[in-house]
Amino acid sequence: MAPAPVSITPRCPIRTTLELVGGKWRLLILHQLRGGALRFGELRRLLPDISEKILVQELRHLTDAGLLMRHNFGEVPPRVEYELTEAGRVALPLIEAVASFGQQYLRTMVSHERPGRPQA
Amino acid sequence: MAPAPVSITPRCPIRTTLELVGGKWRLLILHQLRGGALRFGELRRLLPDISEKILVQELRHLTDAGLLMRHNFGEVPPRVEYELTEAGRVALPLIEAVASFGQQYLRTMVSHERPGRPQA
DNA sequence: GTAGGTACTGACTTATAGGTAAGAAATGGC
DNA sequence: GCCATTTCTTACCTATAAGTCAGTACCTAC
Repeated sequence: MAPAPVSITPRCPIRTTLELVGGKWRLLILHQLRGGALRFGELRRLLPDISEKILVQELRHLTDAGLLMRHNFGEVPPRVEYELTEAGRVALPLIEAVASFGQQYLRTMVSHERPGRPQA
Repeated sequence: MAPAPVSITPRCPIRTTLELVGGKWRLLILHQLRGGALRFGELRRLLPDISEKILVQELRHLTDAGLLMRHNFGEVPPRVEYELTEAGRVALPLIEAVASFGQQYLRTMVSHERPGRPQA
């Protein structure tokens, strides 16, 4: 099978990022790999809500995009590890910014229960 | 009509951010407002690919979330401006990180055309 | 020989995001 | 009266994201 080349729309760097790591799971997967390689099953246990099929699919997307390296040990039972590439580690500050924004929002907004927007 | 309160799942700050500003358009809208308030029609012209309906819907979401302020001048024809709140300005460094990641990716990956992942 | 672990695939379905197209309301210009 | 302008709504539809469930292959342990 040919390596699916992850077509990106280069015009806008924000759109590029969204195409690469947008969606419900990709940032969470990359985040789990911040400390080093993990096996498939470890990722599944760390992200209990993701379905196996989607985890496979997203790992493949991230690998095709060059953000992850997939290491197949060729053993039986299967043993496969995923690890951030250099390009993948570039996403770590982004993930930090994402988490930081979420934290600040939770601190400032959820507590003081902002007013609703005016009706007209 | 009661102000729709934008339910967030507070457990994980990454998930919180995704619920707040995830999707195809929200970061782009916030980015356009970095320099100050804009009218609805100006946003529409700055983001020509977004449909009117989605623009309204996303502006409303961001307003309900407390990231935007909506200022209705009560004129006819209508004149409505949208502006970042304090909480919305907190998203600007996040957007910078998103754009920076996209730029670095485009520079390093798209040029040297990485190899595909191994077959097994 | 049956059961269990491991990474993965495929068929199928559901949920949600996003898009199209039409129109409402109120006013000014002609 | 008729048209244009502007923000927004509604009904309807399509596309894509995500999920469920069953099954494959190979080996080990019992």
